[in-house]
Amino acid sequence: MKREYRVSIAVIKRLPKYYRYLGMIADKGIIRISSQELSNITGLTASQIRQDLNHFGGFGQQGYGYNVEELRGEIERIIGINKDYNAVIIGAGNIGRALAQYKKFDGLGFKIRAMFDTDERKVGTDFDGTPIYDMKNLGEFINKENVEIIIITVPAGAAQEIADTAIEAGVKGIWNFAPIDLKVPDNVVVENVHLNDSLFTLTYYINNPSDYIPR
Amino acid sequence: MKREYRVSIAVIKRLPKYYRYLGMIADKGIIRISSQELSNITGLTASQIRQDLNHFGGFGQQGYGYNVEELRGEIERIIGINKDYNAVIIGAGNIGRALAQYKKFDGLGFKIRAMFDTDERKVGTDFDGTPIYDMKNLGEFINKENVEIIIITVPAGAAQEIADTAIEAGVKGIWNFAPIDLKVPDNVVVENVHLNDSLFTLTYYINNPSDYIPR
DNA sequence: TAGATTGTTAATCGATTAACAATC
DNA sequence: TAGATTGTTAATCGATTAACAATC
Repeated sequence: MKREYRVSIAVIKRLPKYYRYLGMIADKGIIRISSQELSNITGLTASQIRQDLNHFGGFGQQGYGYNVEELRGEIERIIGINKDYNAVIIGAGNIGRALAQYKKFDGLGFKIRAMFDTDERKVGTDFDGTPIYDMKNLGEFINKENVEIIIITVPAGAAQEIADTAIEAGVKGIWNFAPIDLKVPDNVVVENVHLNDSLFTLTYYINNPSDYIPR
Repeated sequence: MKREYRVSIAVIKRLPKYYRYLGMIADKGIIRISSQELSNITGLTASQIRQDLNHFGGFGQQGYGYNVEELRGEIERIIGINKDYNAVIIGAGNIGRALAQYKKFDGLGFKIRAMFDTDERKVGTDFDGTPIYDMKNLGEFINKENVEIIIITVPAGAAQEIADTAIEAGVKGIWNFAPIDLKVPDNVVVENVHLNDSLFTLTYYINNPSDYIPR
């Protein structure tokens, strides 16, 4: 997909939502849908939906609307979940283990190849079928196994060094659960899950409900 | 805090970031900081920082800047983490248990009073010190124990009904990990942690790095 | 007082919404 | 063909950035 401009983060963040609703709609056996009907379901405006989709191509048909399955397939391809990714989890703590056990990621094409930890009692063991290796072998493993995604679930203090090692070894994307803004080169992308920040947003709105707009 | 207008979500989402950096700066023993220095550290513009803060009050002083500890305290108060919250976790699965074990939330004032599940083998047991109760007693517990926050970690299909029960019982905020957009009345706020959506954002940018702008 | 830096207004930029011609 | 609905341009709205007077 060649484009002359940059698609904004706002648009990208709506793509998973479209994908989710289109899956539900397809499951109901609905074949076609208009931007207006999608608007009714998602709460977004019909105009915004058409604008968003047209960043990536003209998937609809005048007078008809969009074919549900086809549009869902297109979005799947745009998001990039029509293929598999090799991933490893860094940190075999609470969150790391929860993500390792969350089997749905596997079905979506995210293959958790290993976990890495510094704790000697964990290293060498298996957790729910996923091997736990020594952190010092991280770079080597990424390199050899073509790992594209690392999932960082270690404390903030350890995250940047791990990121540096992984990037050096060729990782393309970092799903970062550590409460820190990682410094990465241009060709590496970071998606943060800052749970503390999310919880703070919740408390702000609990105390200031008049500022809240449902999303 | 009385205001004539609504503070935008963009501003609110930056408050935890200010709070995080101010904590780091205070830990270094730094007493005062200018918006320009904060800009250098956070990557936000000095102008934006001053605009953001002035939504809530004039915390700085011309010719001086901001007192680090004082500003941090103000943001703590604005976010609403200067007090405790009673919370319960719904769903004693992987994510629910990981959150229950994550002791840092307790230090931040989020008191996990119980977990709720429908699985009879789990009900009546303790997990890492947190009791697991039967889902059908959720409303009663919320009511009696003044629970303000519920943390939903059940599958999408069960989430709306749980939300309805909890809201009926008086819950104010929902931290929602289920991949669904909950319908709630005006006086209840929802903060979503949609892990799938987050992961999809990552894969989009892995495949389209030229659209990526570090955040 | 002179210098520094805020608080705040004005200008710019970008995203959303509205409108409608194109077309199935 | 007539009706429906997209794709796309134009208008509006809101957020960010720039500028500078106020003031410590």
